Amino acid sequence: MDKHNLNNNIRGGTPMSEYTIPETNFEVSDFFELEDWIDEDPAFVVSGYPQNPGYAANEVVNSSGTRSGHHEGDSSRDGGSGREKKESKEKVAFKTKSEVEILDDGFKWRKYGKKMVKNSPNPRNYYKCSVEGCPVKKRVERDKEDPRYVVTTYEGIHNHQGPQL
DNA sequence: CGCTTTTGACCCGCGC
DNA sequence: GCGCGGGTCAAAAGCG
Repeated sequence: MDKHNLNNNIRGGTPMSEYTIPETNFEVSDFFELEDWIDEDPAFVVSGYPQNPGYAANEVVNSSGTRSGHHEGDSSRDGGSGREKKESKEKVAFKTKSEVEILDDGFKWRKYGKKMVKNSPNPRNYYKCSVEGCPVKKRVERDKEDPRYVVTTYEGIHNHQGPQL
């Protein structure tokens, strides 16, 4: 982990005392390019980050038109040896323009895997909510064509509504 | 001390 | 039937 490598990591890894966003410049008009999946939670609407000093308020709205075109990954896997039930709650893919892939959204995330995509020299990072009972998963992948772009995919709904309370 | 992180291995689903 | 890809977990180590 290189918290002090690029710049002061906001996440802090553990004891996050304060948020220090060095050069995490975002551009709201740059990210909106994703795929939302609302299964049975119409009340779920991401309206900007909780409290990010450096993050611009994003706005993800569920497209009721459904994505009809290309379906790559499937969300029908519980993973491993049937630990939890397989429930595709919702999937939100974020395309943010930043250099730091560790975009802190106010929640605590524990990295649980790194995989290399054959189609891209960029590894895929898998994050999971540290909160017990939070089936929320976060997938972070760099853009193959635009390394300065990061694709963050959120999956699941937090058990504890309070982000970093 | 706690928690996180890291690599490897393992497993499953699907495709052909 | 087998293979591949993708995804996840496990253990260990390091750091705050």
